[in-house]
Amino acid sequence: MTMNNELITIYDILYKTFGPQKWWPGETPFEVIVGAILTQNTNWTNVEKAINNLKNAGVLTPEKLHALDHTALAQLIRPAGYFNIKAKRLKNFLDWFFENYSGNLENLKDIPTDRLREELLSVKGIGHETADSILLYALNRPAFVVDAYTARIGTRHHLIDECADYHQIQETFESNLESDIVLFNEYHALLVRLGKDFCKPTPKCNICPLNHLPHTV
DNA sequence: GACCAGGCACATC
DNA sequence: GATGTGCATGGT
Repeated sequence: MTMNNELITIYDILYKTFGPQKWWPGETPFEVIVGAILTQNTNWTNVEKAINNLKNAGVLTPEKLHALDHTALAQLIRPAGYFNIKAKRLKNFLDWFFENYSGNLENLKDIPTDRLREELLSVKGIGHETADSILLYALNRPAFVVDAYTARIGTRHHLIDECADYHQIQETFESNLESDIVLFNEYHALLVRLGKDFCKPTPKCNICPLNHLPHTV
């Protein structure tokens, strides 16, 4: 089986098993961006609590969030963990956003995806996964998001080399799949679902839906 | 109580 | 360049 066909087969199995995941869970693109930063190394349920705090405080807009001082912001996002560092990271993003694009997402629409990625990566606190999550799920750009689940599943099922870095893993998916925003959206979400439900750090994958594939471990 | 969760930057060697 | 560490809450 070619890598191309194998990746599509896996996608089909996951989609049939789990159905559409309806990502990203957020009401607006700006909320998606905030969630992408808050969910770094953190359970999503904790992020939801933090986002609800921001909503209840009426500050989940670029302007309001940018105007908030560090201590107030940190307290509101406390449930998401790492609240001091994440408050700084949100501020760093907002500083960049207002200095360069007037805090208006409309002003990003003519910027090429690769340049946008570079600019996002230049913001302290936004790494590869967060940048690509923002590109795909907030800005509707075709970027395949790689995270801990993608790496773990990819390694266990021999889709990628054990020591592959972010770019290599991303290339494996992007060069073997059609560059389709809807596909990238659903595929990453399905990998997260598989990771949460089956592909745990300590492998107990005997009921994993991918187990009958020739390359599975 | 240990382990894990949709990372990232920075220090040190 | 590789490896280690701090950041922190909340669920299982």
